[in-house]
Amino acid sequence: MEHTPIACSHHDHDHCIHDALAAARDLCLSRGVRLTDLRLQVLELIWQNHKPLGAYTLMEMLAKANTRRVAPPTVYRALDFLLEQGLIHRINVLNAFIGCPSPGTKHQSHFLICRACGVAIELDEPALSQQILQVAKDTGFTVETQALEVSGLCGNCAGADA
Amino acid sequence: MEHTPIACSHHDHDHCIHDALAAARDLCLSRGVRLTDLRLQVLELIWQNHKPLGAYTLMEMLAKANTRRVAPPTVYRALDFLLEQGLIHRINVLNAFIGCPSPGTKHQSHFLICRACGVAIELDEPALSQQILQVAKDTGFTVETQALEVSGLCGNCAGADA
DNA sequence: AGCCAATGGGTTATAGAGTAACATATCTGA
DNA sequence: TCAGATATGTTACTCTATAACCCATTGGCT
Ligand SMILES: [Zn+2]
Ligand SMILES: [Zn+2]
Ligand SMILES: [Zn+2]
Ligand SMILES: [Zn+2]
Repeated sequence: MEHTPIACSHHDHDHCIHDALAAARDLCLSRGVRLTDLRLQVLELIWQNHKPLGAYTLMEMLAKANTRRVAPPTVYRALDFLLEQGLIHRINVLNAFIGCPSPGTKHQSHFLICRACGVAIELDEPALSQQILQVAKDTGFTVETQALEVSGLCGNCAGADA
Repeated sequence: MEHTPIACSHHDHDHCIHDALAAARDLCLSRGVRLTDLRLQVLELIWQNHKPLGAYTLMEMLAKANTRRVAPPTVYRALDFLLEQGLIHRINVLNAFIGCPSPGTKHQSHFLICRACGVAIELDEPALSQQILQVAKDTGFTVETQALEVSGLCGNCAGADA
């Protein structure tokens, strides 16, 4: 049974953004950490769509939105915070960042990344995390983080080829 | 049943190097591509140990070995060739490169990376590749490459803590 | 041999990604 | 309101990677 992920379907993306920001506010409140204007703004920019954004792209967007220059450390600090809180993930193969649709629940960073449209689909497959853990355990390895980055074509883009 | 990977055991590493270079020569010969002196030298440097090396580290090593300056494009072109031929893998999370112990057989890039000693252990678990393929297929995604980078502590380093 | 096209490598300059160090501002609790 | 902690601004720099152009080497081909 094949199911099309949200990121690849037509959907009310304002809803995605709203949910993500609300979840972020709740989480930060409950954890006693500060979701400042800047951090919120960066998170909102990242959620503009389901495609990972680079730090320097975000810098430009920030500069445009705030009509003044923004230096790298500013955006990197905000990104570090969002990463620590699990509100975003880093896509290593792209040097880019994407919003997490389910922060709050601890999970690994598993993504399908379309090279055509740029969409990154976060997987939610505990069985996969488990199997990776098991394989690591069999070699005596203690896992701290997992990063699975699968590249290829999403359903929409693969279809467009045919 | 737990089995310690070669990279984490005492072993005759000259044997690793020798095998890797021999396999590279065979592969390139059979494919009709040229394993030039430079490419061979870079591959040999990468195989100095089981830890991923950055391009700029390799540049320094090349400069020292050849007693003359080596510019980035030189080493990146060699790395690109070795990547295309499947003789090395790129570790995205480290911006670094490591030799592949089984080039020739097509497989995905699955690694356990020790943050303490720097060793990267390549996994050979077709079942894992298969499961990832299946998960992707279920969402209508066409896989081209997989990159699994698991970070943590290898058996030696985890033991050293306790 | 002499030539040609293709491939590989040298060189310079620049783009892209990330951090160190220090100054300033803003919050928070006593 | 004051002090300490946290957050942001600013400058300068490091590390990673690529573009563009030129020259050298290779390996057929006549
Ligand atoms: Zn997530
Ligand atoms: Zn796509
Ligand atoms: Zn391999
Ligand atoms: Zn280790």
